[in-house]
Amino acid sequence: MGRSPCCEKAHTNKGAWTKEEDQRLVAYIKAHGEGCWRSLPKAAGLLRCGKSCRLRWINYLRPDLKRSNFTEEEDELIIRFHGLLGNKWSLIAGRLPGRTDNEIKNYWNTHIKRKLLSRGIDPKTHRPLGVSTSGACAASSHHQDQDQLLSARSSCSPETSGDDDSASAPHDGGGIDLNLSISLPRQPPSPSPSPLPTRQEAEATSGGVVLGDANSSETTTPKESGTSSSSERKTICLCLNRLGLQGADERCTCGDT
DNA sequence: AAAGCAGACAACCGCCGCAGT
DNA sequence: CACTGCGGCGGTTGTCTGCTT
Repeated sequence: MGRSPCCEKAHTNKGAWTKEEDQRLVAYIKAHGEGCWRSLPKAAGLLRCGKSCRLRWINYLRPDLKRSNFTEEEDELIIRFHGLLGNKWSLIAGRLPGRTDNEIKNYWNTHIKRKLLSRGIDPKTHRPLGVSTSGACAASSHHQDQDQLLSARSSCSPETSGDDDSASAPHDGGGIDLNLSISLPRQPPSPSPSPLPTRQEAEATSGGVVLGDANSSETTTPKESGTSSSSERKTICLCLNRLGLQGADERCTCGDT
């Protein structure tokens, strides 16, 4: 019954990391690189669960982390991405260099939720508070910030009055199919012989969100694609300038200019 | 000055999907 | 094709810190 624990709990430390543990972890990863988290603690001489090491590295020790306050621009980006993606923190983090999913999740729960509420917006649905979720298609355009994105999702088709997974997939647009996958806005100059990146890699580096039934090799996650019956593919460009934000070094090369 | 409270953030837990066998 | 292990993700909890009374 149930799966075996990821590690030997009896001999692992829990709680806050000490400086020495951090140093060991950093030194080990610098020497050997990331990967094989399960065996890493032993190899690095840490009495920690591999998952714990991974989390510590990703959320705190990675050298490319910003670890500074979120800017207004990042705030708006997060809000916009959340409106599209829901609680897909890793996807959102993939679009915010130097930010981690955990950081964004925490920031969302502590700051942005309140910010949206103070604006009179439901942080879950990104609709004005007090508007019923069904048939709220028209109401969804009340908020200025959402106009651009919502207008990008052309239809407010009523047939998918989704009642599935309301937490992670906001039902903006009155039932638009948020069957999400990511397409690459710009192909890397094929540096690697590997035919396709992993889904996470693609998601982390991508700039486009594909709504509907992707016909590319990038497919949706099974969980999310389960409800999809759409045969039409709609791509929403998430390049920063398309989101109405400037200062991003990313250039939209989606071709849909 | 002390106690209580709320906010912020780090870390843990359990589940899921993918890849390998 | 089924099974298993691992990595990753999202939700939740625990703890620390600053603020208010």
